[in-house]
Amino acid sequence: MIEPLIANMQARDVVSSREIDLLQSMIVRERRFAVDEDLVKEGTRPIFSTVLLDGIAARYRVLEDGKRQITALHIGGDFVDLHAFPLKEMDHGVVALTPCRVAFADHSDLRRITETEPHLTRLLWLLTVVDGAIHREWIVAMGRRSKKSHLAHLFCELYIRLKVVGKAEKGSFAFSLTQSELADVLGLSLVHLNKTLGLLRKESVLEWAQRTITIMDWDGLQRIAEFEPHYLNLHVEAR
Amino acid sequence: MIEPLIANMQARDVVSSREIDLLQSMIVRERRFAVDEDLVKEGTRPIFSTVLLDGIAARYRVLEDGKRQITALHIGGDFVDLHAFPLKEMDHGVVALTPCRVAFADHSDLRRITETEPHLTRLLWLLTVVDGAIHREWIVAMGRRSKKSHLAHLFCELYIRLKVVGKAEKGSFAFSLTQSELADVLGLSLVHLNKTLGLLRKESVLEWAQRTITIMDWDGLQRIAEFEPHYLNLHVEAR
DNA sequence: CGCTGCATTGAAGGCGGTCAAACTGCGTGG
DNA sequence: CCACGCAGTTTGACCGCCTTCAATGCAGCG
Repeated sequence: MIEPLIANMQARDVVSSREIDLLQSMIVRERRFAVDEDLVKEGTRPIFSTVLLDGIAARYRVLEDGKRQITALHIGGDFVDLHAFPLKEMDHGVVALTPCRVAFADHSDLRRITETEPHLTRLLWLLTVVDGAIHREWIVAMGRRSKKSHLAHLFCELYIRLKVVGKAEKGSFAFSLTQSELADVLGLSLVHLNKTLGLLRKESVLEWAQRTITIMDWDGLQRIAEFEPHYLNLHVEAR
Repeated sequence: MIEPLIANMQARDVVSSREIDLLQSMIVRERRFAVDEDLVKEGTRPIFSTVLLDGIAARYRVLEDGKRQITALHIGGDFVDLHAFPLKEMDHGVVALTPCRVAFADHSDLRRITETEPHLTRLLWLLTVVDGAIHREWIVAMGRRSKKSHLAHLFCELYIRLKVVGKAEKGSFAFSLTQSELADVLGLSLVHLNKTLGLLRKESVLEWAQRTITIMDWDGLQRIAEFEPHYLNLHVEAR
């Protein structure tokens, strides 16, 4: 059931079968969320953390004037709120952008892991710092890249992350967000997002139809994005 | 010596004197860095993590066209690269923006802590997820706030963080960055940063002279920033 | 068949970028 | 001591990207 999470970990370190069993036994109570439902609400104090198994979810904050900024996109195999285990309280919400299937890990079990499983603890810690690395990459993209490059960079990142957990085909992946949601990721207006998307389409690096992204020219996309997957830390080593 | 780090932890949980002693014994080899020196270089594989004791440092990345984006600002009491303990390799550089005094914690010692000190491990983990929370707040500011609000937000955050570690006076703090460096924080051009700063000065919420920020109207600044310190997680609880 | 949510396009205006020049404070060397 | 240079700050002008407002197109669905 939690294969994508295991894949995420195994892309970065060796995980023993004992550790896998431990995780399996701990991550339970599968549940589904509909589009626009909150997986986790801002301001709450979760007593469990949520693993996304399938679908796309977003961390977000809404400002006083109603503007929304998405701070992270999550796909199958991601813990959407593991950081709430040390943090205790959610400083943002997590919403389902597509139908989502999830499972839960009680914080009491996570705590036990920190007491008896140092290596697994470091792996969980690793997952949260990879989140941080992605945040930093987004900051760089927002601050210093052109909008076209930023958008291309996002698609590169998503494609690579989806491939790791086996949820991307050769050069394409399901992506049923609205352009308005994508605009909230980039911090753009809907109108301008649409025009920026038009630039990528015009250069034939990418198509987006039937809720599916098809990358037609990976090298071109990567060049536009100046994409360097290094920050995703996709190499196995002893952590 | 590492008082500011302890202060950072004690603002968020009870730390036993035994744990403090452990940290004291582990964080050693004090060193100084001059302005513009790299505390940590991008692409390296550090075998120790760096605690900033005094001064201001920045995590940054430089793009191909030479543009720089600062992704985090660090002050006394911050680990500037604790995330490199699970991550192993630096995906960005860390530079001294003022003269910096630091000390080091060997990764081998950190690893031993994960094996024998679950509570201290969770505290260290906490520090890295607070970094993540700050990253998210920056993403929100970059994407959806006005530049004036973003700048005000940054000063609010810095003031609160500096107060926690005892490095801010009543309503003022030492801040000897250049405007060009601040522009790299906000993702703005130098010229426009200067004009945005002018807006805050004109509203008399803030002065910046002799390398010192003086907040003249905290409520006004906070209102402009829509600043909510919640994300800094400054409340003691059992982690 | 018409409704509804989403995508697309156009037009107008302002924010923020780049280029350029002047100004300030400070340290240094003649 | 003063002139100079340098680094950083400030201001102005121009232009283009991005926002907002508005209208139209389009596809799925009750």
